[in-house]
Parts: sequence; structure tokens; C-alpha cells
Amino acid sequence: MKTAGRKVDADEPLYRRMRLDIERRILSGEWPPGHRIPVEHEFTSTYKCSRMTVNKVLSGLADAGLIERRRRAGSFVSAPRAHAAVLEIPDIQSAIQSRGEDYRYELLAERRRLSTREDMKDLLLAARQRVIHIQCRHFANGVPFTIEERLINLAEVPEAATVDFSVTPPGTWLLAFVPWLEAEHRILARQAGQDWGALLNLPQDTACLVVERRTRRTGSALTYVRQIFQGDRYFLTARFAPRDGATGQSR
Amino acid sequence: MKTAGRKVDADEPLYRRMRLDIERRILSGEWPPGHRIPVEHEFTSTYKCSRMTVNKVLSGLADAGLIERRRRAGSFVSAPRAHAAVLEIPDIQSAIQSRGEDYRYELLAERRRLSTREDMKDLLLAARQRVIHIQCRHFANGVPFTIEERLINLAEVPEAATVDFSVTPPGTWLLAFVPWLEAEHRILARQAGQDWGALLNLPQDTACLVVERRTRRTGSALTYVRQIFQGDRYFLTARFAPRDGATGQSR
DNA sequence: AAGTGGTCTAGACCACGAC
DNA sequence: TCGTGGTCTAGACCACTTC
Repeated sequence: MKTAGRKVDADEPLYRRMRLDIERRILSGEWPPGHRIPVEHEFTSTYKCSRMTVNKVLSGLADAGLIERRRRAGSFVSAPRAHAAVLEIPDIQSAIQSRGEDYRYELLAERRRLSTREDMKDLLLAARQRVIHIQCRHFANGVPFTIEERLINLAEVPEAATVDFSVTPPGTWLLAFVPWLEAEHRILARQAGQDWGALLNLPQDTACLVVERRTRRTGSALTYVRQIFQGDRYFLTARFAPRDGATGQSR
Repeated sequence: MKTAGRKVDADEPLYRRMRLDIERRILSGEWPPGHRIPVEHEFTSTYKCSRMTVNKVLSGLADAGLIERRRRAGSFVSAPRAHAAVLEIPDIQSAIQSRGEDYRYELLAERRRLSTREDMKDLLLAARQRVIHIQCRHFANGVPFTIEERLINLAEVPEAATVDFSVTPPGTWLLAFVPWLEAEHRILARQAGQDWGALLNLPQDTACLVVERRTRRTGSALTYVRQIFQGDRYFLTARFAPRDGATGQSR
């Protein structure tokens, strides 16, 4: 075992150059969907490296969905999966402040109660639980930016009972307090109507963007939130790169 | 080098069990954000395996954004990044048909022209190019489902000049023809207005969901599309799982 | 200076599945 | 059957960064 160590060929690790090479071939269409790419052994010759290194690259491409690997058959360029995009839905407070705007928060209503039938559906509850129901409003530069309606499941997040939500926005508190969750989102458009119009200071027929999110660990949801934005004042952006991007910009 | 080969401990490869173990600790809050997790060498003892195997797991967690790794300092649980979600934006035709509904397509207008100033912005063109401008409509069970306005950059996709878009929906053709692209999405809400209302058979003030997408390889865009949906008839769903999900459901 | 992760090797055995 | 990928080892040297 003489070994490694020669490394630095161009300051860029071998596996990354290999990965980019292959991605380029796929993205350029040189290797179209369905194309069988070289087997691992061929890559070890081409790049003069061990099979482990090749395997790391090809496994990564398979994880990213760019190729599919089948034993005995080989590795094939995948067909693009419609359009998958990574959507970043930021904390409202951070979003407003990061744009250099002044942030203000207002609690409109807070009720603690036993879950209604609808609450149970929103929170995926199997039985009645105590919940907190919050309605609040976020301002950017003094103008209503979004209204928020939120349920917090006290069975899953008992600490929420001790928080003063007249001061602390529930989203900000939850994000800081509860680590790493799964979330399901639903995005739709709806007319403001009387309630939303009054709260967002908009004509009743204005189109609003509605983002609903259910946040959970495994079973019941911890919280359910519906945020309403003026439709053309706020928008979501999403980006898809064949990975390296979705994987978290990396590098 | 005696070796490997003992493998099958529980039908589940070691690296996956290790990965799930660590994810569980992070998701449950046992290892909260900022927590320093054991160093690679400790894991080799715990799991009685080589450092490569541990490294594969921890590197994967770092790619997924669950931990951050710093030389000499160690590996730390990340703070959750707002809410990242994987948004699937399907091909219209597939989406309608996969719900068992009847799909119909109608070309409203097609023009071939030199890019206008606005086209250049939408397609990120540096110079004037020939483009195809298409307006079309998709029906589900005979009812207008979405209207679409699309630009195709003939400099990047010359083959589009030969396609009969009165028969083939441009999105379907592009998805099948052009492999693996990057895409940027913008999602917003807007009132129907006169044009959209007439085409979607809606009152003018109806809230519509607007999805704009620019698809590119590296430089200029290949195509730019704006799709308009009745706001409460269609919605987007997105899901975030701390990976394994975004990485492509895998498994 | 020393501990940590980053990368890599040259093997190994296994399981799957196309042939 | 046997080529392919799947997983794993027991080392190695390096680079970085904190101590």
C-alpha cells in the first residue's frame, strides 16, 4: 500500500473534477437521458484512480437523481423529473430585516383551547389536545406585510405555554426553539375578502398568496400556520440545479 | 488486509443505520443545533467500522445541511435554515393525466420574431436573437386548467423551429427533448383581469396563481414560461425532510 | 503543535439481475 | 453465469484551524 498523497492536481479534489465532468456531459446533452455511461472500472482507468473514488462520484450523481444505477446492467442517465425546485420559505422577521426594512409585529388574538375538529385535521391529531390559536400581523416599514394564523400543539410543544406571544412572533420562537423538523407546504392564491382586506389594508378583491405549512417531527404536527401575503408584493423564488445547489450550496 | 465481507447485520447497510441513528438524535433534539457530535474516530469505535464508513455518513449529513464540519474543531449540528422545501412542478399534461382527467391542448397564438427588449430580459439575452412566442391553453376534463405564455430561444434550441406546436404542447416537447436543465421559479398571485378571465372562464377579479420559470443550461435561457392557474383550483405542494427526501426520495 | 476532517488507495466479499 | 454496482477495510498523506 504505497498510496495516496499525490492529491493536489489542480487544487480541486479529483472526485469533484470527475463529478463536474460527468455533469457537464449530461447537462450538455452529450450523454442524453437513457445513455449508458462507462462502468466504474473504465473511470478508474480514465482518471487513474481507485474504484472507491469513482464510486463516490457515481453514487453522488445517483443520489442527486442525475443517473440511475442498476447492478449488472450499468449506470444510465435519468430522464429529468418534471421540475423539482428547492423553495426557501424564510422566517418573516429575517426576510424583512435582511432586506433592510423595519420590522414590526402585532398580536391580534390569542386563545388557548381544546382542539376543534378543524384543528385536529390541521395538526393531524388523533385525539383532542390543548392548543394555542394565534392571529398576528407582521409589518415591513410600517405597512402590513403578512397576516398569520397559527396553531401550536401543546402536547408536542408544552414550552409554548410559557411564551409571551404578544412580544415574540410565534414563528421566530418556534424556529429558534424547536430544532430540525419536517414541513409540508401548500401554496395557493385567494382573493382577500373582507377580513384579509381590512388586515392587510387592501381592496377586498385583491389576489393574495397563501402559504400553509404543517411542521412535524414524526406523528402529530407541532404547529400549523397559514400566512397571507399581498399577491404581487411578495413572491416565492425557487431554484433547481441538478444538485450541489439543493444539497446546500456546498462550497 | 483480511476484510469486509461480514456485512449483512440486519439487511440494512451499516452506513444507513448509522445515518438514521444520527438523524434521529438531531431531529429529536437530543443533539440540538450547535451541539458538537463525536469525532470520526469515536464513531469507528462505537460502530466497530473503518473511518471511511464514518466519513461517508458524516459527509452525507454535511451535504444535507444537517451538520457543519470544521477541521480541527469538529462537527456541529446546524441551525435549521428557515424552511427549505422541495417543490415539484410537474408537466401540465402529466399532472392532469395522472389524476385520471382528460387532457386537451389548444394553441392560441404562435409568433416567430426577433426578441423584443422584454424577451431579452426574460431570456437573459445579451443580444437580439430569434425567438418563438407561444400562447396556449391546457384543459382538464374540458375545462380550462391553465394558460401558458412561453418564449423559446431559437439560438439555444434551434430544433424548436421544426416542431408543430399546434399539436405538441411546448412544455411537453421541451421536457422530452432537452435534457437536464437548471430552472428558476417565481411564484406569485395576481387577479385574473380581462384577458386571463376570458381564457380561463373566470370572473375578472378571481385570484390566480402565477408560476414563472426560466430554464437554462448555463448562459442564456432556453425558454421562459408563465403559467396561470385559477388560484384555488390548483396549488403547489412542497415537502421538506432533512434529506433523503430532497436527495431524491431514494430507496 | 496537534487534532480534526478531506481525500485517496488497493484491495475485499457480496448480492443482484441481465444474459 | 458472471459482470455490475454496493459496501466495507485498514491503512495513508494532506490541509486546515484551533489550541
